[in-house]
Amino acid sequence: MLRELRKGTAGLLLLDLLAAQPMYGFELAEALRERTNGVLTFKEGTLYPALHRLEAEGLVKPFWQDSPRGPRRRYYRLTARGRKALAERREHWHTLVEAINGALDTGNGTLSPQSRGGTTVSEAR
Amino acid sequence: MLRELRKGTAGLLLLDLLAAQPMYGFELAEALRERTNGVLTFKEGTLYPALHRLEAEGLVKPFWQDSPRGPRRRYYRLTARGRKALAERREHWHTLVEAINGALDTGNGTLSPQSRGGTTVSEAR
DNA sequence: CCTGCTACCTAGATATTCTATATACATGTT
DNA sequence: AACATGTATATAGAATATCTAGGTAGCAGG
Repeated sequence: MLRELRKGTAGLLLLDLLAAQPMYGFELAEALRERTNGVLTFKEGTLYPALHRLEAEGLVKPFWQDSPRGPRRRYYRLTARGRKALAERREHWHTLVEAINGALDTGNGTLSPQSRGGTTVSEAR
Repeated sequence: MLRELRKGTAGLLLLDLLAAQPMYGFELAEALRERTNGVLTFKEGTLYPALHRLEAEGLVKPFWQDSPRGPRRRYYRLTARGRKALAERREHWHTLVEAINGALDTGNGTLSPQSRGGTTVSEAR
């Protein structure tokens, strides 16, 4: 289902980022921006609710820690279930993406987006 | 933004399916199921509103045609703008997917534990 | 103090998908 | 004739995720 694409994306990315080590919200947002060269960013309105959902599902466990300067930080640590969920969601993500990419590639012979020379791809269905 | 992932998926797939030739709703649903081996399916509540949105945006143009048997069918034909939009959305889709896949792969040296062989989703663009 | 930066949080708007239902034509069966 | 089945389009309402836009607060420097 297409809903799955929407449902998981933020959670999947967060779980993945937290797999290496516990991080706090702001740090996660910065990490995502760095890793995707600015293509993807967490808005606060996406980030914090998503973290709370993961917590409610028991996939992460938060703990407070003081900052050397500024307000204290809420770190999130992956739970065992979170690690399992990460593996499943990664798998699921790849399945969906492959299905869509497969459909797109089948759709017209060319892969390149700009080379639609007009040759209609008649294909037997 | 992550919203983009949700926003376009159905529309992108529909535009792509219609690139080859005009089709009607039921046909599109069947075509998607076939192409993705049942992984993705359009539900009516997704399909028809999505087609109406594409029509409202001027990306497809519908026309009625009688069926040899059963109720008449509403075929949709890609417009010039629709063809352009398809190229853009395809490009956009690949950008987002690559960004996410890049983030996931960077996340931890290993791919998923069950190691999905080499199924790399990304493709050279 | 006041500005700026860090850091967390939430309410409400927006958009998309799914669930469930309705309508209607055509065909085959009882 | 009546009925179920398969085809075909459509929409209302629920569920959900993201974004917009704001609020609160600590710390440091001018």
